Amino acid sequence: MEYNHKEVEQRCQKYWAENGTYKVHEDVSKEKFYVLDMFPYPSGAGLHVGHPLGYIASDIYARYKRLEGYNVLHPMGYDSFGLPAEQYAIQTGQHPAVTTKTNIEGGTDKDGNVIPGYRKQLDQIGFSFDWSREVRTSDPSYYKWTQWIFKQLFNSWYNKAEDKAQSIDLLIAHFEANGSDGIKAVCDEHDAFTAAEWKAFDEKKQQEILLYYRLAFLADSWVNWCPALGTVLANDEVKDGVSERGGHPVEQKLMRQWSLRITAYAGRLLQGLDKLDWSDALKDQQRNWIGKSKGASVKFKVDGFDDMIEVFTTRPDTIFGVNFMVLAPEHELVSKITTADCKEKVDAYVQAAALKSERDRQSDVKNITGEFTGAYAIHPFTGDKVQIWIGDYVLASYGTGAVMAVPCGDQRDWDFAKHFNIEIKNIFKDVDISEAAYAEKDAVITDSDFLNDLPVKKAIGVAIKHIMDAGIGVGKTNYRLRDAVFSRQRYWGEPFPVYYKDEMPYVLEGNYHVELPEVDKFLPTEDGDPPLGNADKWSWCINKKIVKDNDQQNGTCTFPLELNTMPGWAGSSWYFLRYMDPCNEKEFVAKDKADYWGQVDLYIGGSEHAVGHLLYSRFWTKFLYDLGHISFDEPFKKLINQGMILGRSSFVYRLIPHINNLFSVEKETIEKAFSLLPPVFISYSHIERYKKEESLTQDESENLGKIKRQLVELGEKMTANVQEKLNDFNLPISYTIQEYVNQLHVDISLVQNDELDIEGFKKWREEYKDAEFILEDGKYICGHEVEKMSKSKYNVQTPDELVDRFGADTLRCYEMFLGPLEQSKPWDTQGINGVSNFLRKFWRLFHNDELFAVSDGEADKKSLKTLHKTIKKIKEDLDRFSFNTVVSAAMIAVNELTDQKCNNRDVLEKMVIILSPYAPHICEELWAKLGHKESVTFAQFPEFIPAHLEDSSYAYPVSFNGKMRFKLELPTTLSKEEIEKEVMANEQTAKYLDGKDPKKVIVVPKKIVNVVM
RNA sequence: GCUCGGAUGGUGGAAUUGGUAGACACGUUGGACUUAAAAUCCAAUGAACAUUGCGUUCGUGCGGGUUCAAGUCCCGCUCCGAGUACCA
Repeated sequence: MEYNHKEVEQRCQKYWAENGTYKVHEDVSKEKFYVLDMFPYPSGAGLHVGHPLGYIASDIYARYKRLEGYNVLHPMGYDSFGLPAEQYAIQTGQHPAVTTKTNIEGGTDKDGNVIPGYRKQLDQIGFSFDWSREVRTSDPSYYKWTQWIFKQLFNSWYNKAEDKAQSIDLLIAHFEANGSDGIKAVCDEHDAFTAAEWKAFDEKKQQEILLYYRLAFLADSWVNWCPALGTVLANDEVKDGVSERGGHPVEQKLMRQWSLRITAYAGRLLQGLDKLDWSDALKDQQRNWIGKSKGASVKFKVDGFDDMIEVFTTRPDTIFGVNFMVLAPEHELVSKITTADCKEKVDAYVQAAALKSERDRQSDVKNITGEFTGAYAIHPFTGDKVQIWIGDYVLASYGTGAVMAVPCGDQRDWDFAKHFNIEIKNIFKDVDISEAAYAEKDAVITDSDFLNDLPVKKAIGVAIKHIMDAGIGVGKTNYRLRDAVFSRQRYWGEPFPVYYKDEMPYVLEGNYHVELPEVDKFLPTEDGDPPLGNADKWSWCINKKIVKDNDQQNGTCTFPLELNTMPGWAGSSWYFLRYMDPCNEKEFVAKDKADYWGQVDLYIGGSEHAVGHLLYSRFWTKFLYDLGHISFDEPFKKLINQGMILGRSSFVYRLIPHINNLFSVEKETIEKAFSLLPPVFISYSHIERYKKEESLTQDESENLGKIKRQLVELGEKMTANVQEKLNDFNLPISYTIQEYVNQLHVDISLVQNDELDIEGFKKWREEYKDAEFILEDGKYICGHEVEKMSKSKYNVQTPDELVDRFGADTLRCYEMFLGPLEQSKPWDTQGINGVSNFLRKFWRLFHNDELFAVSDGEADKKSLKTLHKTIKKIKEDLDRFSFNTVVSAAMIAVNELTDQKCNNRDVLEKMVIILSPYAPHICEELWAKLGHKESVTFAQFPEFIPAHLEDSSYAYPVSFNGKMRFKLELPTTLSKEEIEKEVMANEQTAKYLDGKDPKKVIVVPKKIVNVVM
């Protein structure tokens, strides 16, 4: 009986669904294992073959761990707040909640397009997700807990003394008892106050101060404003100065926004990386993003003012090399200290810098610009006056927005000094700085008072000591990491559980949360408020019941609500916790459940989340840990980034007709004439040949000549065909290959082995219905290129087609067989037959002609060897996440068992178990046929018995000077000396020795023999 | 520029601690079955030379080195990919 994948897969999937096979419960008697995928944003386009790659790997691993006896949590859900649904809503008026539901559950969109639905697409691949634990971030029962976490952040501050977050109440108690004295916190700067003063402050003032401490806080900050999207963006949502989504320009804008004080966790986020089993590349990305640098902060007094300019430097040892200071154009002191005669130029410069977008500023890096403010700073040790400049190579958002410029030791300062002809002071002994700055740390300092003759590394410490003694600064660690902007001016996101009283923010108390209100339109209001400003009816909810209407007209609530929503990463920062206890209405997760499931043991997803999602969820995890809600402070123990699957695009080459004596004809006439001509296509090979015309063989060049003649004929024919219509034109239209070729994407479903389905192509597009083709051997061969999969490139391969043709098991095995999981690779269906054959061959092992037939009794020795070799290999490979080599090993096993004509029950039954993670359907079916009532899911992974692999002899490769010459079968019981003797006695050895004496014979038992001559 | 990866047949890739390079699969070629095609099965398949068989030489991006032995380790380079970029 041939394997019928459709029937079997349907039956298995029904069985699993009906029996709740993959439903999992907390069970303290079993060890847990948590396998997680990064949950998808449910887009209308549905899945292509790249999406399930990681899910397949994680599913295989989850199934493998179940076979090993673990209680496996393997959930799935949707990151369902997001931009595309909102943008679709703006265009069509369709509520994002509706689109989102359709995209998940299937249906049709407003234009009547059929949406397959994520769930259906996932189900047909046979994943072992526990769907009873599904979460959707846009579901009120989920996001009320996202709001709850926000409230915790709002009500917390970071205590540096204890290096953890604590309740804001502790801080208030401290203020009441001691004022601001004795508090070590991560906070914004403010004036000190006593307990008495604190008590005397009115509520607004108190709230204002608390806001400086809260981990979720409102502040005026420079943000990435994207006018096209009408919203601010986080740093990781901006790439190359444009928005990551849509590629719109981004500018810097000072706005009052919610931020999360992630910088408080910078040190712990950095240290935490050491104990994680993540790739070095990924850890490095996070390290770079956090960007720790050690140095000192130093204050320079501004001459004639009381103000100090604070700078951060990693090279305090070069303090005597300071030639000038540079402030960022946005620096707050600029307008104050600029002298009257410099004012005009400085103002112009500041204004120009403000107008420049981030991208322009970046692309302008090579252009050195700046202005002298006319002001001077006093060098703290020499008392010298140094010029204060402004320049946009100094960034407002890093450090203090000001630098002490040391041209001899920093290339940027050097360039700046050269450009403005500022004299450069050299404080390095025997170092030439006439061509470039000397940034290496192996010099000796000179001309620097107390630092003289010290090597750089020592001088750094000494300099910091002097700076501290002088009271002008401290040793300091600086981070590149910024606080995370948490407001978005959008509709389709979590609303904040925040209202305003006296312009100060307050969070809703207790279990209250805010449901996303209905709006008429999803655009900003006329006053420029975010889309939520359009809502006139709001609901505060508790336990799904509406308890308050924020209806200002009727006076039930007099406080305005926050109109921003949270960013996309809010909901995804903690979803892995909700899976542990998805229906809990009292808590975001019950402590005992969080304790049982603990960290995610294996997390698989794309590397595009390296510094966004993965950093934010680490931050939230540490925060929740600080407050004692969970007992672990890192969310993801082991992480694998699956590579991208690229598409293989196909191309056709359309010839553009041209006219030789253009000047005699009007453009319009030409266009009209051309529009009447049917399109003409030439093959990829024609172009290839044309490109290398010079170096063609005689045959090829004859061929090319033939094609050229064909083209001329075709040109004449075309012209003749349309002559009637063109009538008066009488244009000398012709076709040649040169330069007049348009490369066009063609739908890959019309192409097989690079050959175009011409009839299908003509039907594909109305404009191609009369197309002409220049064929070769009766075929039209398309060109191809490897690109990202996308609808517009017509190179999207959906899993649905492949499941239909080959079955889910084949798709699963094939995606793994393609290559290492982490590697990017082009999709190519050509190899899928091999995998399909393998599964059918496996099926045939259990069948004799039409009938299921396995034999009982003792297994053949050879078969046992094959089996145990395979058990060992597959276990080892899975343990090191080498998913591709497992398929090879399984193929070898099936090939060998087929050769052995093995149909032994014991052997085959074990094969079913070890293959079931890869091919769950076929294995479930065979498992049932073998007479089992329970699902193969809970079988036991067979034990590897080494005895089956032991051989009485081994074929030694015998090499001479490292070159393998022949093999010699010898008993494994022989000692080194005996092996050497046997080898030397062999007649072939004599041949290769060729009369020479061996200098040495190396014998590695059960490995190799090497004769050195 | 910096950081991190990577480079192995016509193709995807394998070789886990230095020990038979090219497993497994695709593709290609030849053959069997068939009226024919598809499917299936069998054989060959790194390159060059030699072919009467045995075979010989070269071969893991390039140049050196360590070693009895290097795809694997060390030094220097080339190219490709990813991330990041005036971070003081």
